[in-house]
Amino acid sequence: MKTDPKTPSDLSAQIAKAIRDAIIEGRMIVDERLPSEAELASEFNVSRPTVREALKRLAAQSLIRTQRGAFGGAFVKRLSYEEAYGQHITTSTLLLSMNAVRFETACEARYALERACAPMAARRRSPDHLATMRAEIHRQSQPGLSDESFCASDVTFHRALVDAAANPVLSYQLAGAVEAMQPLMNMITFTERSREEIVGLHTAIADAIENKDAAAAVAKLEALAAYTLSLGQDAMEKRARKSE
Amino acid sequence: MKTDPKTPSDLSAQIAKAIRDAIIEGRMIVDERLPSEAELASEFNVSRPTVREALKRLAAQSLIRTQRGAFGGAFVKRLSYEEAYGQHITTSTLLLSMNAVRFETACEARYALERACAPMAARRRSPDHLATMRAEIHRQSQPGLSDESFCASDVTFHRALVDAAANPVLSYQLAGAVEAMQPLMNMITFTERSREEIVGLHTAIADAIENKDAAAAVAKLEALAAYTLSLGQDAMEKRARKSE
DNA sequence: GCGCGGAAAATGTCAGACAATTAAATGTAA
DNA sequence: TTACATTTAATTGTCTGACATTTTCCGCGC
Repeated sequence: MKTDPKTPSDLSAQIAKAIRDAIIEGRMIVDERLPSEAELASEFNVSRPTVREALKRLAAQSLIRTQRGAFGGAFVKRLSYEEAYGQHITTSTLLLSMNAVRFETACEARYALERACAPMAARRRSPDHLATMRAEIHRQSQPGLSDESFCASDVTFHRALVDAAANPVLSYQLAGAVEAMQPLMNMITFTERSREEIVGLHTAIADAIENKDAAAAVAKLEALAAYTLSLGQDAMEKRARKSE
Repeated sequence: MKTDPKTPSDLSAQIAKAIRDAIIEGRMIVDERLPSEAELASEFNVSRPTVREALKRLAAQSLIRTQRGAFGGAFVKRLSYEEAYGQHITTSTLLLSMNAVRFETACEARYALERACAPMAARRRSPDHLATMRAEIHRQSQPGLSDESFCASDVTFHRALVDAAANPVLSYQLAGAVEAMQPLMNMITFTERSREEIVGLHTAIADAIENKDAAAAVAKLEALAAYTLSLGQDAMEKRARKSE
């Protein structure tokens, strides 16, 4: 009989879980110092290297930070938005690339979520976000831009759109959806014609957001979703034919 | 001068980053075996414990799995939806609890995203998802249910709603938003009156989804969002007064 | 009062050893 | 020949002990 998956045979995993639970359940607060490695070792009846492996696991999840020197040690870390973004994006990207997620599925999810932001973005957009969107549109119009740079600019544009909703939790949740699409988008070859189309839609979206016209923004996002989908399907088809 | 943040002074962090990048960039594919700990140690010119710390970091992110015994070792792991869910939920929950996110902000984000799912859920809902929603509604109507159980059932109901959209990427993205709200919701005391109201809205949502009436589903979700917001604000106010 | 240097405490790293586990190879008997 | 038991080798898991490095604190001399 296999033991409960909640109690892995790895000592370092067990210890990491115990500490992680303490942090999640609020038994340890931000900036609180954990016992030293030696103390933890004797507390859990294991050796110091084992404790260290557990601490490294927690550090990998940004749950703790460590500080060397006297009165150093491991401290519960305040999870910053920035780090949470990074972790979320990494996980999302890997999830998509390792599970053969269809372009359609990822595209549908991304634009559905983005459309949810549009009305709020229209209400609250700041000059800053508008400026970023306009700047990226301009970049996308430059001839000679590589497909990869075009995609990167596309991501920046859409993140500005999301950030314009002025809800950091929303931005965090959307970051994964938008960024993780990039590898899939990178498979597309953007012709001059398709760039023109996309830039046109981006401009329409920026205009709608500037005019606080939520309905128009949503409509244009829908059009962009449909167009992106068709581009992606073309690209996937070509890849399939080529690999035959 | 501090060194580039991309090259931390921690050897184990550096090594973890090198391997992580190889996986993310596709230089190592799923189920590929990493060199043994001893080989990695000599490759990176560090000791085995240091390599092990690096591997534990990767294991914490579900990037690798390890297997003991002959022909065992560390293997690139296919990131499953289940694990990605778990990581996303953990990160989201901590982000909210550690950054004093306002109830309004989290609530707004959650319901905005859920509304985005509603039309797709209405189109694609399966009998299974409908049954789950109905079952949770029934549970929520039971008298004597604790506030915590009520919240847990609420989460299950909403996850069924999201899953009904039949887009696993969307489900993954939403999992964080829905689950991370639970600790905040748990601060609310649900009176008999408010439970009645919520159950009524849940029923209306389930009905709308069953009838494939996207507009009605969105409208009812909006009403639920507004009501939840008012409940939350009341609860926050009470807490504030109490702590004075 | 102020700077300076050493002591102390903690993490970071290393080396070597042994235990535990597992798959493959080998041997053995029906 | 095949099926089964045994050995063996490779690899991770864990421990012990040591030293290096970093950082703070405290006392000392000026």
